[in-house]
Formats: sequence, C-alpha cells, structure tokens
Amino acid sequence: MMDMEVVHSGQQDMDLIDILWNQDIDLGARREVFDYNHRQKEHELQRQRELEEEKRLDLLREREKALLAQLQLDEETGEYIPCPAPSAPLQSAVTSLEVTQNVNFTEENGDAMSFDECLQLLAETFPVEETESMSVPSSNNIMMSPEQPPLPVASLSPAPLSPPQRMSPDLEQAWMELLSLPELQQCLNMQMEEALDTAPYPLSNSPEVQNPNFTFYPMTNLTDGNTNSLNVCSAEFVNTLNGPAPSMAPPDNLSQMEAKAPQLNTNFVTEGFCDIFCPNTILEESGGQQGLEENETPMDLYSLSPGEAFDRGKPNLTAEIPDSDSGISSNTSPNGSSPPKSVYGDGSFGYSDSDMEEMDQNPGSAESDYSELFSLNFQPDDHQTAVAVAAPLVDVPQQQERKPKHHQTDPAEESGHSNAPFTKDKQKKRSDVRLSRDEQRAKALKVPFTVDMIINLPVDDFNEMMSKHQMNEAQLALVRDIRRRGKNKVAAQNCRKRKMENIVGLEGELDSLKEEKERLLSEKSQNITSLKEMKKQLNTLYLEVFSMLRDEKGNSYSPSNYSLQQSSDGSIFLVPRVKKTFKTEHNRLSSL
DNA sequence: GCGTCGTGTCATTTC
DNA sequence: ATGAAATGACACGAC
Repeated sequence: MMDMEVVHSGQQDMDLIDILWNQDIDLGARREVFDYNHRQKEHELQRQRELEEEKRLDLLREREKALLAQLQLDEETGEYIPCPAPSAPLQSAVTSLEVTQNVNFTEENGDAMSFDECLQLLAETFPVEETESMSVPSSNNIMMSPEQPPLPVASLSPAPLSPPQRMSPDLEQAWMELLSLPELQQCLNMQMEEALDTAPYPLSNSPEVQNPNFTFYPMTNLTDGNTNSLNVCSAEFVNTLNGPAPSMAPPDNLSQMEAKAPQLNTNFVTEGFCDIFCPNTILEESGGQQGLEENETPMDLYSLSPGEAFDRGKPNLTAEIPDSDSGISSNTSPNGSSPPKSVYGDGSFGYSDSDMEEMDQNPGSAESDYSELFSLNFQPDDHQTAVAVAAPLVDVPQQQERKPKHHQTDPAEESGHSNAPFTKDKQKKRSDVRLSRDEQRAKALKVPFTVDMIINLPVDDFNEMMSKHQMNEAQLALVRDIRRRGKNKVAAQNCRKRKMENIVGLEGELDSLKEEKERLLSEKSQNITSLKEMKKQLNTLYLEVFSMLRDEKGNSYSPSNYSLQQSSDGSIFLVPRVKKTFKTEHNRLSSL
C-alpha cells in the first residue's frame, strides 16, 4: 500500500515535472538545462573544445604570420596587398577555381586584394591537396547542436561548382584565417549591420532566408569573436566577402559601404548568405525591381504593409531580446498579463506598449548609449541618419547578447565605482533611463521630434507641431503615449510632492494645534483661578455691603433672609428671600 | 528572504 | 463633451 502511494506520488511528481518542463519549453528552455549530468557533460565538452580551439588558434597565428610575410602593406589604404610577381605556380586543384575567380573579379577595384590573388597567395603558402570532398568541411557542423540539421549546402549554392566547396581543407582553413583577420571581421559585421539596417526583414522569398540556421548562425557567432566565426562560417559565407574588403572602415562610412554593396560581383555564388546580408544586391538582381530607394527608410516599408511587416518584424525585435531576468517573461504568451486594451488597438503596428516594456527591461545597457549617440532631431528623409538610427534596433539585442550579465549595471559600477550614488544621482539616472526608453521607441518609429519637445511643449504648440508633420498611426500613438506618460510622470511627481507637503503641513498644523491646546488649557486654568478669586472677592464685598445695611430699628439684615439684587436701571434693591423660602416650603408641601 | 522607499505607469476621478 | 490634471493602486528595482 505504501509502495503504491510512493509510486503514485512519484508519478504525480513526474507529471508535475512534465508540466513545468512543458512550460519551460514554451519559454525556450530544454529539459537538458535542468539535468545536472548533462550540464556537467556539456561543461567538459566545452572545456575540451576550448583547448582544441586554443591549439588551432596558435596554429592559425603562425600561418597568418607566414601569410602576412608574403603580403605588402599598402601605406595608403592600410591593406595588405600581395607581393608582386608570385613565382610559385598554382596547383591543379585551384585551377578551375581560379578560372571562375578570374572571370568574376577582374573588374574589381584594383586597390584591394582580389579573390584569386588571395587564393594564389594561399596556394603558395599552403600546399593544396586534391579535393576529397565536395561538401562543406565538417568544421561547419562542429558547433551545431545535435538536433539542428546540417546546413543545406547544396540548396545554398545553385552554381554547380562553387569555389569554396572545391577547397581543400587546408585552403579552406586559410580562408578561415582570412576571415579571422580583424579587418575582415569588421567588414563582415558592417555588412551585416548594413544589411539588417536597410532590410530589417528579409525580402527574399528564398527558403534559405527563412531558415533559422542561416539567419541565426552568422549573426550570433560573428559577434562572439574569432573562435566561433572560424567554426561556423560556412564556405558560402565566404562568398559574401568577394567584394573589395574595405579595411578598418569607420562606422560612419556606412553610406559608402552601402554604395559599394551593389557593386559586388553577383555572378559569383551569392545566393547563400549574400541574400541575407546584401539585400541591395538581391533587389538589383530581381528584374530591375528597385525596392529600397536610396532615401527610402525601413519605416517606409512598414507603412507600405504595416501588418505583415510588423508581424514579421516583431520577432526580430522581441524574440532575440532576452528578458531581463533569467529569460523567463511573464508576458511570453500572447494572452499574457499585458492589459487587453492597447493604444495600438488592433495590433496593426507591431509595438504594443507592453511589448515595448519587454524590450525596455534592459534600461541600463545599450539603449542609453544609443540615446546619447544619436540625436533625435533627424530628418526622416535623411537616409544616412535613418540607417544610423535604425541601427539600434538590431544592435541592441546583439549588445545584450554580449553582456547578458551586465545588463543592469551602470557604467560607474562597471568601472569599479561601486559606491552608492546619491539619491539625486539615482533619480537623474532613472530619469535618463526613462528618457532613453521613450527616445528608443521614438527612434524605432522614426518620430521626428525629441521626447522633450513631445512632453514639454504647450498644448497649442504641440498640436501645431503634430499637424505640421505627417505621421502614421503608430507614430501618432507613440507620440501621444510619450506625451501622456511624460505628463503623467510630472503630474505624479507633483502629486507626490503635494502629498508630502500636505503631510508635512498637517504635521506642522498638528504640532501648532497641540501647542494651542496647551496654551488654552493653561489659560483656562488661569481663568478658573482668577474666577475663583473674583468670586471670593465678590462674596467678601457682598457680605461687607450687607453688614453696613440697617433697618429702621438699626438692626442688621441677615444675608440668609435677604439678598441684594440690581435692577435693569442700575438701582439696587434689598429683596427678602421669601420667595425662595416660599418656594422651598411649597416644594416641601407638594412632596408630602 | 523580506520590508521599505522611490519611481513609473495605468486606470479612474476630478477639474 | 472633452482634455488635462490629479490621484489611487500596482509593479519593479534598489537598498
């Protein structure tokens, strides 16, 4: 019987665990997360991988030195260019590749090192073996979790003999070396940012674009540093580098980058990642469809079909943003605790206020940085500014991924100043955070006003300002929300201030009333004392007056039988106490 | 872990 | 009737 109960309770526990597990699955966690052995195993594997990576990195550094030794530093561009007249002949394995590359790269910018030149150098540096496998080397799959399917390489590259697939392992490793160069890393990052800025939502209909493996892997791993990019960058991804690699381009050269993007040689196999990272190229290729014009911002795209665009865009904004604490959000389910009534109503615009709140759970991190970096006084038509302003939308989650543990530490704490700030500083910081949230939202929707203007302008000026600018519903709703919140915030502060003042005033009033009470009580006691004294004096005077009165026979009047009374005209009468006696007698008789 | 405080936000009421 | 201001209530983070 006991066993049955134990089994039963055990079964209940398991059911409970399953329920909780299912909830966690909904929240994005897997059961392995809770398995200690599994985690330990993962940890050991991770350490093993790290050791291997260290060895590989050492090897790669040596090879990189050897490679750079054969390159010349161009003093003008700061790039490495190949030494003139390479003597070693190309190996046979590269021949077909070379033909392809020569065809495709002959028109490229002569300043930069072309693809076949790189290959030539690599071939000189590293002996190339005959290609053994036509598939992408297994290193691509090293970092893949078992449940993830391998990259559909074939579908990525329709070209029958895409060069990277024909690379030998050594050659590919050399490519990986190139990829590990900081210049190329930066170039890749810039291309990614640019692509995401200009087309936040993949415009291509190709299934690869919608495959999470393709969008997720490069984005997440490129930001992780050299190691991961080495492991993860597929050969197709290498193709995105076929343009002249602008080395160490400053961030404000985005427009130049963008101008260069369409120049990429699209004859080369680019349908893979290039579809994702170089949307301009795709747009050019797709039958003259201009798509994004130079000054057309992503917002314009939203306004073309707000519903779909935002439905697709929303996961980009929210799904990759971890909740501030432990990645579990109470609002994960669509029917979550967010208020049913939203100012955005039918959800035709992707941001509901509660969604924005989720996005804003990270007040101290990148957002405030961006709010400081970018002024809100931009013109919506300024494409370059629009790109710069749109950048935070995609960059914020990346930065959050980089610093998930520090997302709520302020810079002062990070820099070692862990002393508790003064209250005023804290208030200012919180106010800044609040401001940065709304600024972030305003930037996201490209609202052409500053938050300060939205909140602090008088009603008439505000209405005039709103009427002067054509804004869509989402922008109007956001502006109204910002103004409402800003006003309400000030009102709440004033309300609390008044409340505190009322409390302080009431406390002061209470004190003064207590003092008044004490004063009145003492006055009362004084009055009582003086009254007693006066009565006493009056009684003495009364008796004195009585003692001086005499009747016709010269006898004195008895105060018990007579009393003195004053009439209304001031004259004094001696009245016998007959009435009283009579009254008393009458009362006595009636009582009998 | 719990209580307190300061603050922002929302819903509702008051003006 | 309408919009702004005021306020109660709640949530959240910091301490």
